[in-house]
Amino acid sequence: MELKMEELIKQAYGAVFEEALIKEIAEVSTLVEFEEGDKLIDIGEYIRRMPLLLTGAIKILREDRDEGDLLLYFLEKGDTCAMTLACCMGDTRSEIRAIAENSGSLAMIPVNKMEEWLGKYKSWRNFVFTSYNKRLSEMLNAVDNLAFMKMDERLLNYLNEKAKVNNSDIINNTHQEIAYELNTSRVVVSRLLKAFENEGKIKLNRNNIVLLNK
Amino acid sequence: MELKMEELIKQAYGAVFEEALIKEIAEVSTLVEFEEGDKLIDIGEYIRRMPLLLTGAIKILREDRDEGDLLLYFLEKGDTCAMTLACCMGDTRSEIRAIAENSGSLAMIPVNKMEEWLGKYKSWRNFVFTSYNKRLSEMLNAVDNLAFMKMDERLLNYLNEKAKVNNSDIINNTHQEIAYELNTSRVVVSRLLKAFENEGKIKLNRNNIVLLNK
DNA sequence: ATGGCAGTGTAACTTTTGTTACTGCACAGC
DNA sequence: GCTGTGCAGTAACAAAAGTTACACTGCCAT
Repeated sequence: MELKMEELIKQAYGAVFEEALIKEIAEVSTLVEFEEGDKLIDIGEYIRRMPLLLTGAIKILREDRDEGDLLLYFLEKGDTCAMTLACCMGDTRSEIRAIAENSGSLAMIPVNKMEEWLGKYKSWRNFVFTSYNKRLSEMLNAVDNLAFMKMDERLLNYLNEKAKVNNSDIINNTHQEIAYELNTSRVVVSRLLKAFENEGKIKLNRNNIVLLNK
Repeated sequence: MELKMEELIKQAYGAVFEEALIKEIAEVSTLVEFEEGDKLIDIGEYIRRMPLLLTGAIKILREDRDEGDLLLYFLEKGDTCAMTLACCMGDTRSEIRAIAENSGSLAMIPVNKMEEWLGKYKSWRNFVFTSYNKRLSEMLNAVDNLAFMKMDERLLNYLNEKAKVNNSDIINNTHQEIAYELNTSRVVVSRLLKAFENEGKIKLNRNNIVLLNK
């Protein structure tokens, strides 16, 4: 088990962490495996352990005041969630919801260790800063989408992102689910998708959408 | 000059930094004074020194692809720009524009010092993390505004924010300027402002808007 | 096979936002 | 005083997005 853990960490983080740090992580962290749709973090929760994503993908959502969500971005192998990081360090509640996009695994690290390593390992410090920067960058991207793009372009971006993180040109979602993550209505999504199909960009089936001519 | 510098820093950061660190900052940093409207950072620029805001307020803007901007948030006394921080550390170009909202002053710190202090001062490390967290939080707020609010609510928020950072219920901006920062058109802003006036929320004058009954 | 249901297609309408165009007003500079 | 210019008010229209309503179609369970 410990050995398998070390292997998993090396596969996702071998390029960023030094050998000694990987060993330490393997020692103190616990492995969490998850399935598609699992709710990993919810809004308002306290977070006591920092997650390092080993395999799979996670979607990060922001909640509407009345109802509905909004997809902010995806996390993939080698990512951590800076929002979570913020919560750990600041001892505050989570501002976002994290849901497994597909199955995968996490290494969970106790908060005290992550602070200790900040002093001890330069590679860890770099990683933490890089994570923050990536997340700020993703947030800027989310803002750009919302502020400067119309729904058709947002939807197209969404489909492409989804295809990328799932490594497949077939998107297994209902129009309702897509509408939910873009914070719009099912009718609008159906309408735009149908237009895309007429333009030859996609093929619509029941419960799935196929991206064409990439 | 050096003494004045130390005083200024103490006024803005006395509660967060230890004495020795404040002394070091005063030694190595240069003072920059700015006036309303000064462009402090532009998109695409490299940033070689980290700014600590001592007095005044700065607005942070994101640029539209074709034209126009969008106000992301304001910085005030005791803030630093995590975006800038990201650029310093990552040695990348600025993703945002920073413009003085009113007159004020900055302490500019060489990048190598800010890295050195990360190891040396716990209070500095805390400050850097807190800054990142604050900025992520502001970005979430910007996303909420864009995703979940209609223009009337966004405009009202804008007016209140503006009043807060300028410490005055009188907003000295043209409708055109407001439209620019909300990434909409002048006509829309005029329309909504007129409606607010009819509701008794504001009083419209030439070149300024007065917030009523707070 | 039949009934129920989730998922999708689509029409018709409303609301919100953006656009164009024109008017009038205040003030600065002559 | 006149005039140009920047700012604000408003109408009329267009585009985008949201809403309501209903029809159709596979598919599952009985």
